[in-house]
Amino acid sequence: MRQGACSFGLWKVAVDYDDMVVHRVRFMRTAPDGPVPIEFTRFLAGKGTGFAPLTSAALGGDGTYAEIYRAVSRIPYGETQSYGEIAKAAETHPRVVGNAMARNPTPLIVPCHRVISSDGSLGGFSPDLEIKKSLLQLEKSSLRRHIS
DNA sequence: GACACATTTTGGA
DNA sequence: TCCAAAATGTGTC
Repeated sequence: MRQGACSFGLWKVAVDYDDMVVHRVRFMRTAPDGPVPIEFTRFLAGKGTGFAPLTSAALGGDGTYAEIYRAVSRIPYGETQSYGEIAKAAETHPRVVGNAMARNPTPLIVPCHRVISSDGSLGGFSPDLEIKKSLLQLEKSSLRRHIS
């Protein structure tokens, strides 16, 4: 198991990973520097649209949470889906989706920032909604630049 | 074992 | 049209 951290705006992204499997991703104010997979630095720089071939430990296994995480990871880069949409895809209920996102062990890999409320508002995010806003903005501007 | 959650939907006033 | 309550699965205390 290797650990590393890189910067994203005012925040540090701490990554616990093992070869191609990411076990945990956390947002922290401060973190010891260390190597992270190139996919992370590329994505956070707006130069990558995904984390392949990296995978998340949360995507494996079975059970409702794994279903939800897989459904969320299917959301295309730069797009968003509501909690209700995810709930339908995972054959569960929106309340459970919210809980799964709150307990998400690997944000970014499982793009929980692309999950928003049904009325178009952002919903919530831990530890700071600002991160969610920044990520969506990053993807949107990066996507637009890619098209043009 | 009870309770807290990053929601959504429906029914009644 | 707006407000209140129910549905529901998992992790923590």
